[in-house]
Amino acid sequence: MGKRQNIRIKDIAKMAGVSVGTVDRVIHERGNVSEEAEQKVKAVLKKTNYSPNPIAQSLGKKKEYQISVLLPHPEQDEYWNLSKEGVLEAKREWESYHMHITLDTFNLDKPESFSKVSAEVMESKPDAILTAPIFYKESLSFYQTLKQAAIPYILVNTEIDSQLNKLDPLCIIGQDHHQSGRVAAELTHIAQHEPGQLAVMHIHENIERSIHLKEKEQGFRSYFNELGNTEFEVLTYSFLDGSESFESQISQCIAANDFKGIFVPTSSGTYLTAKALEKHQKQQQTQLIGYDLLEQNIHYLKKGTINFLINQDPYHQALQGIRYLVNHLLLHLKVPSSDLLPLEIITRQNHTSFLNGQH
Amino acid sequence: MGKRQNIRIKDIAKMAGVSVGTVDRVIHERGNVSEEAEQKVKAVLKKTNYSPNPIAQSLGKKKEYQISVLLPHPEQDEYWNLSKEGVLEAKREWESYHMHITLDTFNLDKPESFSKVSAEVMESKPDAILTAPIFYKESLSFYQTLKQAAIPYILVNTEIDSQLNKLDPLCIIGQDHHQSGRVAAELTHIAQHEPGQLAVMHIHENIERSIHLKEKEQGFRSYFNELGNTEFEVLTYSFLDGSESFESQISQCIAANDFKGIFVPTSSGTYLTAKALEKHQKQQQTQLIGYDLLEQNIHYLKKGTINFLINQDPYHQALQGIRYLVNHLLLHLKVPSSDLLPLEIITRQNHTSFLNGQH
DNA sequence: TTTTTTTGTGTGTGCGCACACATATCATTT
DNA sequence: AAATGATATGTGTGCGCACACACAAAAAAA
Repeated sequence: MGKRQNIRIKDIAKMAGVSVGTVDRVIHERGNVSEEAEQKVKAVLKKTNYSPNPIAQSLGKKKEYQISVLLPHPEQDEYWNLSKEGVLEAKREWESYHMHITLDTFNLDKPESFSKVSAEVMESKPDAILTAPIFYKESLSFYQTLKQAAIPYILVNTEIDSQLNKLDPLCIIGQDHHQSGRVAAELTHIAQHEPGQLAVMHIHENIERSIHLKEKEQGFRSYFNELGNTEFEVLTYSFLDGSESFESQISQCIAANDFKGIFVPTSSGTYLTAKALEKHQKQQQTQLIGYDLLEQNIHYLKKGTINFLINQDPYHQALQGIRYLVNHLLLHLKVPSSDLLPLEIITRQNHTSFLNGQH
Repeated sequence: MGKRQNIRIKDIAKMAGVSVGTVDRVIHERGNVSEEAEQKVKAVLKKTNYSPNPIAQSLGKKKEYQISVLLPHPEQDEYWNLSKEGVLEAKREWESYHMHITLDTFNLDKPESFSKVSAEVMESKPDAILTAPIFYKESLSFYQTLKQAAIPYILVNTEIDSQLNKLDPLCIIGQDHHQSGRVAAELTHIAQHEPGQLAVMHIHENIERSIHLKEKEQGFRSYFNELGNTEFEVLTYSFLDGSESFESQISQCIAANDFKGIFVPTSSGTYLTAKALEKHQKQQQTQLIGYDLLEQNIHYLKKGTINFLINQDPYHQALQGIRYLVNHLLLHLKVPSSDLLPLEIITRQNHTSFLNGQH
């Protein structure tokens, strides 16, 4: 091994027969470099596989970076509160590295709220952005703006999507929703030994997100289809927040049917369904699978009303997203174009191990 | 918010009415500071809640750190090969930060091999050590030495243990084995609907590790005991590598019984059992739960012979352990005295999501 | 008291890079 | 031919800290 002395700009300069200033100009594309010198430096750079010492880089740098995070109001849905915690952690992590991380939030139910806040965010001339595509149309137009302004952005809570890819985000962080539905189906199947009806319940305030929910449903169905299965009938229900509250709609549906299992693709829908099951005392006969370690979900998981949760780990999504942005801005490291997080299965027996600290 | 100008040593010096040299001496306890000056500086330090800029700290430092990793031969057991990968990743991560990370390996079956290699490691005067307690007696004596030499060390693959704690390791990384057994029991229980026999199979080369295996077994049993369950009979088998090979011992046992489910607390024992189940064509009637994402385990998981794996994530354990050591040595950050990793449940449908990159 | 030793304190340099600034070279214009 | 501008290149300083060194003050020994 020995002393693997890292190559410095000084060394590059010597090898290329120019000064450090010229090397610096080539590296940062500041211009005013002769064609000849540029070629020489670039050749040496490539040959030595040079990468700047990020430590010194950060030390010497004057620039202050502004990273704006744009997510739904944390108090509207606990899911987004977990994201917020991830943002705060990232903020602490990068505080002393010239990184200013600010969180702006919008109303999950109002597209115009998103438009308003996103415009405000642009005002502050951010160097990078972390956000989640909630309102499809408004989001696309926002990303278009970002692309034109050449502001790198990362999306969390996202499925890979050709429309989005055209607006080249720096990275897309999320889970494979289709596969996620398959995991739910698998878990349902494992516990079921008698034929019967299974329900997929879409419970969501926001019609725009229904694409993701449909993906999960399709994954769920595809699993049973592949089994060539006729024992289980999969029924789909959609509940929207309208004249009648979620609670009463779910309650009626559960009262009227005897499902063997229910799959709820939304995190907040999960505990609402658990509540309804208990109300009709069907928590024993009906298996419930939902999403995420929300406080209320954990409550029902402990009691056994919820059998499995799939963890989408919003905390980690936000934290990781910001880390990628810093890698990009500060260290010029390569960031993957997508990062699919593991599909973590949470049960009564293992949920605490996911809560001790954030791994 | 505004420009949160960080406090520098220079500022501390000015506030305390001394020079930066004196502040430095107080911070690093280099001595030769008058009682009076020391008190003044310490007061300011406390008042300002000063923490050094880790970037500049690392830049200015001359010292080269040596971190020695001491683990079983990676080719002896794929589990330890995964650990090795984590070490290599950590090595890459810290290469340019004055951190020299070296891996030394010993024979999993030979205590004297551990003693020999651990002595060699000490020769190289490491600044910190990462290792795993395999041979109880030899390990304790090694840790005793480390404690006396005041060399910080971190243990992976470890259960919290009062004996170990007396030899105060910097951190213990592992899983809650008891709870891990409970998760296995829970998963078994979910899929079982008819009474029958369940087997816990201890398959291990190394008698010393049996304490951990016992913990898992006890967790497994405690779950069923709490159910007040009489439907399931839990039987324990222990196989040691002796005159007869593992394969034939397992094979005989499986041929002679009709288990509803088998729980194998060792990672390499898992695929051996899967192999035996297939040999006797009992993979349908017998549920199998084991440990870790070994290549062979994944193979049988895909086929459905293995139903669940619990991931102990040796890769992450090693990587995280080294990160902690660096935090300790370089940044003087606080390291938790123990870190229990989540009990990840792996199934046929979600295993790929754990393999795309290392999260 | 003077000399030596011990103890306390301040200054200066370098880590590898970014960036402002000074300087050199060459092509245009007057 | 001199003056001006445009382009190219080199030099120097600072980021915040660690650490070596020079030096001053106090204490101990002569």
